[in-house]
Amino acid sequence: MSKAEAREGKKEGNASAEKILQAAKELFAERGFAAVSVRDISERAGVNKALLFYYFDTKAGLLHRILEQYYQAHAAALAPPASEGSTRVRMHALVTSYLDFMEDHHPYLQIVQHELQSNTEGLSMLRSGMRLLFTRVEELLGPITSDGHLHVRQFYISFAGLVITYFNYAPVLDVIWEGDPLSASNRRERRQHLHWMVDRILDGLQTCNPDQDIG
Amino acid sequence: MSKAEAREGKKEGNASAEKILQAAKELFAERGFAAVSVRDISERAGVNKALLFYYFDTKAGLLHRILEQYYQAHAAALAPPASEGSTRVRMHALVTSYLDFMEDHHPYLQIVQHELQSNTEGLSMLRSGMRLLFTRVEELLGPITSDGHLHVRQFYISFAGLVITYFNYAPVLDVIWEGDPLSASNRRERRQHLHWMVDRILDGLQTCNPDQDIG
DNA sequence: GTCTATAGCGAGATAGAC
DNA sequence: GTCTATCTCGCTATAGAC
Repeated sequence: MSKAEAREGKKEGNASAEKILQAAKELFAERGFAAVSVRDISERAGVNKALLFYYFDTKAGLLHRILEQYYQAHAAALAPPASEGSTRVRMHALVTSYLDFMEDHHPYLQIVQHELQSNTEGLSMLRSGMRLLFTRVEELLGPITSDGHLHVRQFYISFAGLVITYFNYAPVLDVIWEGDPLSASNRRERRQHLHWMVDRILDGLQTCNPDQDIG
Repeated sequence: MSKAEAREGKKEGNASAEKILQAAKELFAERGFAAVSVRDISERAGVNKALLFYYFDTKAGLLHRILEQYYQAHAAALAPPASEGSTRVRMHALVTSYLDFMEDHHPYLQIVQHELQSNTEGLSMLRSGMRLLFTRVEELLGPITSDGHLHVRQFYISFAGLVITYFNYAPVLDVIWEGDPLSASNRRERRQHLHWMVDRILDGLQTCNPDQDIG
């Protein structure tokens, strides 16, 4: 256990540390880890530059702490197993909770995307987060999918892509969309489209499994 | 017109310049623009560091040149309008050519993803590339889509997401997939899945438009 | 806990010989 | 065109006063 971790354990919730975390989340999401300097973070947080090293040891340690928080939040958001209702109802609920999380934790996706390109150790945490979400999808769709191109892993990455890409490309979608793609009405429209997509995919799986009642 | 651009016009295809471009493409894709130094690039290219500035003026100019090349290649790959065959046949052809391009230009997606997070001027080029692809989808699906959550722009970003996400998340998919997600057999399986998805979505649109024959 | 001051290094970029 | 040498700057990180 490093000195900084020990301090965090005792001083969790310290005002300055929280301000640093918040500023770093924003900046890492805006520009990516490597393009942000410690000076940038401390200035936005309104604290002294040296405090960052006092609380987090290194700049990389700060990123590590942020990712840890997000992964925990993501795991918690996926916790409810949604064990009642038809496969169709539960699948819609899963997509809804995934969308909710993305809307509530906007910097998360951007930081993850950045990590995906830089082959750092942060990827191992991302892997375990992925396994958790995959397990949820597997519980739901495992019984009605088969092998090969209709394997449940294919549906998993497809659903994830459908949800994620809209937020990921939001900065350049204003050319095609009217107004801000992240406005309330546009986000609602996107949600409706995704639920329509879920229904069409489940319709296709129902045809493949006439004996099972998907809902 | 800068001095470096004038030189490129005259010396297009120069061996050292090409080696620099190739090395930079790889490194930007691996680590992102900000995390790569000019020294890294020159060392991988096997040329002197100062040559990079001789050919491209600045490090940012080098990125600009790489993006320009990729966007041109992307536009060229999407050029064939695919004017014959049913809507269904043409939609499958479009997805196939999109997949072909992604497989042949692997660093492209990674660099674009990085640009998406750093709000640089490179986004304007990405926007025009998007408009081009959107126009293709609009030609095909415009007549059979409606307003709101079944607007053609929703299908555009959904199809893009289905194609892109698999490559984007490839570095961490090895936990769920057996072996390398980018192996020939796994890429083929993904392709089959995507074409199945296209068919299910078109089936859904056919139901919405019983008067039109989608194919 | 928070600050000032600064060490030490590697970055991007330039000058000029060849 | 390609090289060596070098400039300047901003970066991460530390030392130590308060």
